[in-house]
Amino acid sequence: MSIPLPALQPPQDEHALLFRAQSLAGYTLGELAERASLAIPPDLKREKGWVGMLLEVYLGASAGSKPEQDFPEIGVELKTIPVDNTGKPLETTFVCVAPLTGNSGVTWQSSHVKHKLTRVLWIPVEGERQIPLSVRRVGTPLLWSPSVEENEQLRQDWEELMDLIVLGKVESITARHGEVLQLRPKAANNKARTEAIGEKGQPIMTLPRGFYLKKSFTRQLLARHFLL
DNA sequence: TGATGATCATTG
DNA sequence: CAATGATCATCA
Repeated sequence: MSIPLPALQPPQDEHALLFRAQSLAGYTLGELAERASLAIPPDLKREKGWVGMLLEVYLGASAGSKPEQDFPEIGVELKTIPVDNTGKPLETTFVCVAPLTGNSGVTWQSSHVKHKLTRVLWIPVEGERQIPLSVRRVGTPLLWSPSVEENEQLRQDWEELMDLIVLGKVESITARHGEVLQLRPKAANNKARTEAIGEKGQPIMTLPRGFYLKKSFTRQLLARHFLL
């Protein structure tokens, strides 16, 4: 078994993508980084997206910042997820930035959250900080779509949060709102500002927010695949 | 010790 | 500034 090569082209279909992801399972981040000629940071304090970018290289995802899925041709979003030694998520999962204005007419069905989560390739990666980055191993990938129940949970939380945003109550929302989907800051620092709707319906400038999946939700969807 | 709120790098 | 990739680090 030799270390896979970075992909030169995006995969042509889901199966090709999954096959390629499966070929990465068991390798360490150090092995993959070396083969891709990428420098390994000492830790992730200053390069929090490094693991995700590394796997994008191997899977042929189009790089750069696009508000699109990672594999638009085949409608799949890639998410790496840090897990502990039992496979449980160590962090919440960022989904997308929350639109705080211009939401008239937006429904769950037409939302960015729904779109991004329609089809996701989850790749668990050892994430415990005691393990040096270079020897953390890539896990078995999971190609997932929300079950009926999961979709319903997501829709309910999304609608509750969007209602508050549209009604000018964004600044009263905390991460405790929502059962599986939560709204949290998503910014360079707490001085960042973006436009939103105020209490009286007037424009205000507030901290940018993003939608995140809670750990309990991702833990169960991983379990649904690996234990059942 | 876990979750919330804060933060980091990079690109256009 | 906003989008991508997320994890950090403080506090209850």
